[in-house]
Amino acid sequence: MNIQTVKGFRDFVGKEAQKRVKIKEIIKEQFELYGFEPAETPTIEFKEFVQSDNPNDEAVRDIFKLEDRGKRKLALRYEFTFQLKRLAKNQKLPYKRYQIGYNFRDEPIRKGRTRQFIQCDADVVGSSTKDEAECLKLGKNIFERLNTPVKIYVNNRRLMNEILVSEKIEEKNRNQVIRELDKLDKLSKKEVADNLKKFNAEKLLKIFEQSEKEFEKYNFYKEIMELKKICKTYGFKIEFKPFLARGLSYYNGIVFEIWSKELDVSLCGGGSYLVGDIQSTGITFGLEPIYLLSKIEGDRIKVQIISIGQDDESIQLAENLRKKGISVNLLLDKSIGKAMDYANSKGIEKVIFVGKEEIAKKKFRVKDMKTGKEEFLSESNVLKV
RNA sequence: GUGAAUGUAGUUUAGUGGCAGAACGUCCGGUUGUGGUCCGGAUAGCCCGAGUUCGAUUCUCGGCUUUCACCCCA
Repeated sequence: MNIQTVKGFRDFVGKEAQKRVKIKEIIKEQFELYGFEPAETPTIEFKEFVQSDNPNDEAVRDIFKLEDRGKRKLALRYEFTFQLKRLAKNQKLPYKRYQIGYNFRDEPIRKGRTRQFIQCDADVVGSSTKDEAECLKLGKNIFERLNTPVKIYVNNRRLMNEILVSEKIEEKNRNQVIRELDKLDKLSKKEVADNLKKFNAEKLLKIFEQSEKEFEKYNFYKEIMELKKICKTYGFKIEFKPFLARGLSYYNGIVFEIWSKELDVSLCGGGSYLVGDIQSTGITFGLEPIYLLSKIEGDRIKVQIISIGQDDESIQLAENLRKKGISVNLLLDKSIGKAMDYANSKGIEKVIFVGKEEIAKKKFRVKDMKTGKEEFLSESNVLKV
């Protein structure tokens, strides 16, 4: 029997899994601090609904397709946003929800890009510029807590469009032109210029490479200014990047990306779009690239209790510690040498011995595994560990 | 989806057309009131299928995995 994982899918155990949980916790905490409430949605939806955002898009090719016994045409969700159409019904606006979970794409894999991946989304249905600033701020907070230095880039799709119109780029070519401009990060100017020639749009290069001041003459630049102003009040800086597009997706206003300062990787993106006809904004974190980049470590088990023939008392003590919210691993039937070895390999901070000696003294021997120091503590002091 | 490279114990890897070796890990013991060191022992592997061959882990072809590039990227 083949027990290999399927292409693009993998297991995470031990420290890897702990690290991922830790990152999710940090993200969840910030989402909640900014007033987002959780939601859960089905992983499987009607295929029609999943692809509804881009009905004629090639992205359809990336959807995992399924069929149930009732021959329904189904698909695994490949993002969260389209489900907002359903969630936001009958919600008092602004409706702010977050969701952390798996999405699936049947697409080529590479480092940091698997076919099952965790996305962490926070969206505001019924949003204003203030919400765009808040999304960016909570993003900034998250990367600070992850010890990952980042840069925040913003642009506005309306501004981009305004420029294309004023430069008389034919409407049928605009999407393709935007796509080419978006590659300015990856390709050389020459390559982008060559690609733009097809659309008679090389002149755009000069415009998009002007200093920021030159953009002030455009009407929609004022949306960038407004966002910058609010961000300043929140105490952080953003950087205007006029050719940032974020694909051809449904964005209709501000778009942004958060990039690692150390490596050339996009860690987070988002922008404003419509849910039905309600202006909305959202931010999405890809767990996989963040996991690869962040050096943060997951939480370890805090305490290990070793029973030396005193199982009842050990169980009592373990439960009392757990009531205090301290994680406890209890070992009853291992030899002490083995138990110490176990604590050591799991990186457990403290070991508590429960034996005859301790019961007689009414004090527990507590050992710090890092320093090797031991001390006798009464139960009430042990609980403060 | 296209093209290239890749695949040997759980992990990192050595090697060969004729018995596949190591390190780390794991398990057992030295050590039933003390871990990280040390010593002894054990465990487990040639991605899958077909072909060539007396014999294939090795060569050929196909599939799959992983990596890189292209395409695309919520």
